[in-house]
Amino acid sequence: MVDRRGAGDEVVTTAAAKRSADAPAESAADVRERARAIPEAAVARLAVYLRVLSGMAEQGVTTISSEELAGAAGVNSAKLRKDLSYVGSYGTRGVGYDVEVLVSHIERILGLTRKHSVAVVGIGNLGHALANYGGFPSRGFPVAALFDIDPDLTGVPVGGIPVNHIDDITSVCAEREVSIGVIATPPQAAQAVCDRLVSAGVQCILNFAPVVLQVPDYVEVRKVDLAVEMQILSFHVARRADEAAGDVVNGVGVDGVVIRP
Amino acid sequence: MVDRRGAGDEVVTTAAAKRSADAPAESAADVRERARAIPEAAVARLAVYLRVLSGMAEQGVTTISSEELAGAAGVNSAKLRKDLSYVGSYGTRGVGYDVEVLVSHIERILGLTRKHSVAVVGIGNLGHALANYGGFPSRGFPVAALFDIDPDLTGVPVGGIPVNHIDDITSVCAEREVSIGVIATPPQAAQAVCDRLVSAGVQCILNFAPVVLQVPDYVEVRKVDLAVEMQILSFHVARRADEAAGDVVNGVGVDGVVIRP
DNA sequence: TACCGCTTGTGAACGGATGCACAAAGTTGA
DNA sequence: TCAACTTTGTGCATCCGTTCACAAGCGGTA
Ligand SMILES: NC(=O)c1ccc[n+]([C@@H]2O[C@H](COP(=O)([O-])OP(=O)(O)OC[C@H]3O[C@@H](n4cnc5c(N)ncnc54)[C@H](O)[C@@H]3O)[C@@H](O)[C@H]2O)c1
Ligand SMILES: NC(=O)c1ccc[n+]([C@@H]2O[C@H](COP(=O)([O-])OP(=O)(O)OC[C@H]3O[C@@H](n4cnc5c(N)ncnc54)[C@H](O)[C@@H]3O)[C@@H](O)[C@H]2O)c1
Repeated sequence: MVDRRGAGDEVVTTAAAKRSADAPAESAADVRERARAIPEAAVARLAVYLRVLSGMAEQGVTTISSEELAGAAGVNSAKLRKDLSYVGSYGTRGVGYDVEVLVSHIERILGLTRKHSVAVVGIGNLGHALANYGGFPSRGFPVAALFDIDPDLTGVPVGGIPVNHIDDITSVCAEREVSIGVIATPPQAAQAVCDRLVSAGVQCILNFAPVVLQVPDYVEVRKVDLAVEMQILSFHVARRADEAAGDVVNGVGVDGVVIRP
Repeated sequence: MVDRRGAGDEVVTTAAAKRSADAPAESAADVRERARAIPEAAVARLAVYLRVLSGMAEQGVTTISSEELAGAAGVNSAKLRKDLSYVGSYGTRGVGYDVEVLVSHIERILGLTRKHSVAVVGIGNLGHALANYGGFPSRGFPVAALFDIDPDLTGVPVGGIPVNHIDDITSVCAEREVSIGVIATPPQAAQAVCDRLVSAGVQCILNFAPVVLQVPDYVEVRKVDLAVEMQILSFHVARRADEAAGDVVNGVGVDGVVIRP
């Protein structure tokens, strides 16, 4: 059952909340150690929990159980509890989790207490959409710089930010303290752009171009490859079609192609 | 070493190529069985190998070793060989893989022998970019329908396809045999749109809206959540900062916040 | 205060993916 | 024809992540 006491109820009474308010029971070293051990898959889920929890908080929910949160996030409740245990033990047995407390601790672990300025490179179809997207700034990722190689674009404001020329990438990134670079250029230009971002000091890259980027060890790359996503869906369609065809006359494979004539 | 004999060399002499040309050594049931067993992670990598191989083929490369392909795809060569073994044994020991043969077999396993028509719902910033993107049709995913709720948009062609009203989703999807639905609406509308896609018979969904969709078991959903990607990058920044701070005076945690005063 | 019912947090078992290392198999050259 | 060399395909050990199941802990209640 969701607790809807309302957002006005500010009296904190749970033991867990008290603990976190009074004296943190763990050292900075402990936090470090734990952060290092969190599996990547769990980090991705924590980000989802955070979004769900933020929505809950807005609706005035103050307390939530692992079962409820798991349902809302679409995962197993045991997995959720294990994920939260990487963050620390901030639940109250017999009750659940204080939404606000959980939000602030997940934010801390994900490093969202500091702002991460984003630069988008390649202001074409996709770059425009990204520059105009309100979902980044609102989550602590202000878009601070835009770059393109097209001289017709430089100076033109997109989403309120004027486009800079790619040649100015080093100085502009340094000046605006860009920590995340987004590559939305054609695939042929992606590796070169990536190299320039890296030499400009950017250590985190989100890549939309369908190429495998080569980067030094200390740079973190995440790729969003829509064609790959489509192909994974396609695989499932095919598998399903195969299963359905499993009962028909043998010797005929996928798509009706005769495999054994 | 990359074999660059040129695309004109059509004389096939390797045993593996012979085998696949002469008599397929396995039944339809075998293919089914194998397809069912391929881990999802391997499927995603196969899609990447396919892209790299297609590029190789265009450059006239006819043969490639696991080591080379692994390098180009950014994975361990043993992993690559295991992945390819899910598809079947089409390599030639001492030589490598015939690029064309491999491409066609991966395409078969991924179900790319049939076309998968795509419908995009929500023709806003992102929807426009997707509709205009040439990378989908060229990979066997023709964008066959666009939907929006905004009456001003209906009838307007975007990327060559006129936008339909969301209310026509069932008839249009059936008519154009849409098998993949892409959701690019605001988050509030996403679940409703998803439900409509499902009742229109679409069983594969790619979701860009930052919400967890609830669907029946037989529907496959993949989500692309850019804010989550950003937060994962943020986590790595924080972890790195923590490690760097690990040598300074203890008692001070992330962001200079005093944890033990 | 003492008990009851509920929910967390986690040890342990399990399952799946990864990487190593090598036999098997094919090619090349003598 | 044979031996040396190259590269595949895979058994096996390992690691990581998921899931189960339950003791421990907390709030509520009498
Ligand atoms: N449009 C989509 O929906 C979509 C979907 C998936 C993937 N992608 C990928 O995203 C990338 C961008 O797609 P798009 O449709 O926006 O392409 P686009 O052609 O519309 O835009 C590319 C932009 O990059 C700029 N550019 C080219 N070379 C550059 C360089 N060296 N430095 C800086 N800027 C440079 C161009 O001037 C152009 O403005 C592509 O790699 C594409 O494969 C796009
Ligand atoms: N723009 C981006 O770069 C970006 C990045 C990441 C995620 N997203 C997500 O993608 C989604 C779309 O983003 P956007 O920037 O294109 O938004 P947008 O507001 O520009 O476009 C949304 C479109 O959906 C249409 N729409 C609204 N309700 C609908 C309904 N019930 N049925 C059909 N169409 C409906 C609207 O008319 C509008 O055209 C959002 O959920 C957003 O969070 C966008």
